Amino acid sequence: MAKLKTVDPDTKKGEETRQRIFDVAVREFSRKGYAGARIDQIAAAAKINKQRIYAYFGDKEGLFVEVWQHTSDLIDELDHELLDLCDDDIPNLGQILLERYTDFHESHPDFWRIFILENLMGDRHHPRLHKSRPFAHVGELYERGQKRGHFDPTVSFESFLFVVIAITFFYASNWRTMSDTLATELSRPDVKQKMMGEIGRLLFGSRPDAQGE
Amino acid sequence: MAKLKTVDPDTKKGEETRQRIFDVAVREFSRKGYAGARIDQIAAAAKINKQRIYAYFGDKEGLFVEVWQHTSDLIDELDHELLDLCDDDIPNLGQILLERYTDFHESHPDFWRIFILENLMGDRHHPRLHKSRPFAHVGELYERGQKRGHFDPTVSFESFLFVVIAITFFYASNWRTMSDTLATELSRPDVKQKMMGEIGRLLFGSRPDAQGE
Amino acid sequence: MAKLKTVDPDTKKGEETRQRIFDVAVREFSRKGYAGARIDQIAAAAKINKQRIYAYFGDKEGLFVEVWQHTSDLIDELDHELLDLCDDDIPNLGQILLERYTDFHESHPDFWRIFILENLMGDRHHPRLHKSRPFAHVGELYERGQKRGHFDPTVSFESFLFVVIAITFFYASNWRTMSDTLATELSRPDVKQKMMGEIGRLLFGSRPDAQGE
Amino acid sequence: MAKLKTVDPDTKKGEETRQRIFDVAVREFSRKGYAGARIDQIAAAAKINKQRIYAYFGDKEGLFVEVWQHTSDLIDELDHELLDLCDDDIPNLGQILLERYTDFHESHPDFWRIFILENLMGDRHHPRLHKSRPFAHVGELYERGQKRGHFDPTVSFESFLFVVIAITFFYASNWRTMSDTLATELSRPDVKQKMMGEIGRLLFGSRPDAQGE
DNA sequence: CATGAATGAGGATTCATTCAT
DNA sequence: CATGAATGAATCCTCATTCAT
Repeated sequence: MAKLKTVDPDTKKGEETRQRIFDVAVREFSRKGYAGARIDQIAAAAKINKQRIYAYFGDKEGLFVEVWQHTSDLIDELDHELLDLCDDDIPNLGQILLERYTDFHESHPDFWRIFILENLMGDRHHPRLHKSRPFAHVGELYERGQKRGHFDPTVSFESFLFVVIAITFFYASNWRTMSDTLATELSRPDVKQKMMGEIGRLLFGSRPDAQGE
Repeated sequence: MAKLKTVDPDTKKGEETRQRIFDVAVREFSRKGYAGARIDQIAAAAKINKQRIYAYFGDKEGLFVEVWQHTSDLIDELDHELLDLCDDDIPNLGQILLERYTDFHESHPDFWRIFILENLMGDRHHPRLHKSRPFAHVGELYERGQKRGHFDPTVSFESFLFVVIAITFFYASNWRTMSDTLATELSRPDVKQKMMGEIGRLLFGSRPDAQGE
Repeated sequence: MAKLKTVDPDTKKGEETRQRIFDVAVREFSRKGYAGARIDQIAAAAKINKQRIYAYFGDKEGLFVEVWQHTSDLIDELDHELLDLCDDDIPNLGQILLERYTDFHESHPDFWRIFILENLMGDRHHPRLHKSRPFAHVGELYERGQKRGHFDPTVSFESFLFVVIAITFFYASNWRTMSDTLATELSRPDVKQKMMGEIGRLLFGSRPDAQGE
Repeated sequence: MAKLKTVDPDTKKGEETRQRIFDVAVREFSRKGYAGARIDQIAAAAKINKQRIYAYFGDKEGLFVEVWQHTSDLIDELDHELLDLCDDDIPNLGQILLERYTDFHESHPDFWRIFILENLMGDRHHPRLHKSRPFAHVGELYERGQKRGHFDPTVSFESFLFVVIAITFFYASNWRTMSDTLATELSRPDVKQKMMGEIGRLLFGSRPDAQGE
């Protein structure tokens, strides 16, 4: 852990340097893992002197923690974007979330890497990601959907959301080995498109005709 | 890559040593990742001289490759165990697979770790896991189930299986961070039991009353 | 081969360190050979941290290559010093070269060691020593001497020079074992003096009364 | 140094094994030097178990000493072959010796390598090569030749012999780098032939018309 | 005689981190 | 703020040598 005073840069130039380090660090950690990441590499790729990293982030762990916390913001960000969903979206909530999460992973290809690192390194104790209760809005939509018969009333929102997250996350993270396992080229966009369509039908396809309506 | 001549032990004693190294290596790699794993650590934990590792596996990479290939056998093993399923199981095929895969991950807590390492280290080129087409038997059951109306005929077996694998894998691998995300203690067996039940209903709950029969 | 980025020191202090490493390395390699040389030893003798060697030279091989290339400069240097010879020196060209080469080996006691290492390690592929044609000046003097009858016209300059180099090199390198072989203490300066005088007479003694002059 | 009792094999099979180790060791030491030679390599190349080496030769040093002493025998051998020279050969003694030594190096391409190793490793203390006074016979021929006017009476036999040995040894050992130095392809047999002819004339060409005086 | 297993002391190389300017 | 030099503690890997059978 960083014991040194980490300096928050005052000048604009310093801010730029710090940002450049950070961006490179995200890539480096996500590609190589914590142990495999190299301070030298980060410094070189950011085209700054190694010492800057220590000035801004304390040590390797400190740098990683910032990178890790960054993923927190991404989740919050996604959660935020879901606020635009309204009652009209309830019937297709599953499909919509599936799409949103799929897009999210495509926009943030490093996300799952950083995220899973934390699970791999089970003994570390990094700050918890969420302070406030997340998914409140979508949760409400789901529960309203349950009452209206769109969703099985015996299936909790947590399970519902878990499935969506699991599938999109797993696709993003394991398409390489799963391509072998399933003998299907999951990296191809059309294959992905098709499979996600099928999965949507499998998961949510049977009931959107719901309620007494 | 291990270019060195690796020695296959001739005597029973050597075989034992090799196995001890291997077992420890699975744990070490799965816990720390490739870069984080330590040969010294493995040697110490296996209570053997470091050099033995190099004699039997060539180098760190060679040891990892063996560990990695070992996961291949696990998958095949599981596939094999699915051969006992018969037509009577078709209606509940989804639920059954969900259980089997869940059990599999519980019996092999290191599996997902090794498996995902390969996806994290995208630039490496390890031998493909599967030679022959796997899941042939279950695939046939599924397709028969489709004809009988148990499963959506527009959902391919690959998508069906993908969902099962994704969910069980993701639960096994990310319960820690997902517990935060969902504000639910996924490590608790009862929570898991409940959630898996719900997920089963969500995925396969609507149709097992199927067919014209 | 050193594929690593080797850093060329920018500051004077770095330059000094690099030079100190180099000097020690010449000694270490020349005394122990490539395989016998120890990086630790070099670092200790140069009173620097081992890591500096890797920073400046990449790896052991890179360090050796620099040492090896250094011998190239020495040869060029000697060649350069021969430029002061003029037509007046032609009659005694053999004797003069013998002396110059003898002195050269005495001033550079490590030279033959490094030089022969390359011949011992026949499978390595180090940069060739000479870019331009060497010994042009002395060669011309010799050929002029041939025309004037000082040297046998059927003996090429290459053979002439080879003999000079061979004898001085061999004396410098093998006096130890040759002392046993010849039962003569070749390490003693007076013995060397005497023998070199005799060899000079043997090689070039018969004809300096040459030409029509 | 070998502290262990080295076993002299009694059986024929043991003798064969020992010989095979030895032959391989000569090659290995001569190619890689003492430090670079590998016991494992020798064992593998000799297709025997490493332990045999220790049984027969004590340790690496002991093995090398035997190899080194073997060169002694080679020198004696050559000396022995020179006993067939007689008074008729005196006029061409230089040329003859040059040829004999050249042939010797061609028949024993490892000789110079082992030989020079001893000079490179100056701090070691291996047994002296020669017990008895060598070259007695040739020495007498030379001195008789001096009296008959074939050789310069002021040039000692030692110097005479030194030149012959130096040139042939140097050619055998440094043709690779000397090819660069002289910009001549010394590895080609025809080049060697020509150059040795020229060197013979340079060294001994002027006086073999002697005697009768 | 012969072999495979095992070991401890290196030996090259790397890496996070600090120092000095 | 910024940089190049420097360091000590690993970390992977090798090698001569011994043990046990």
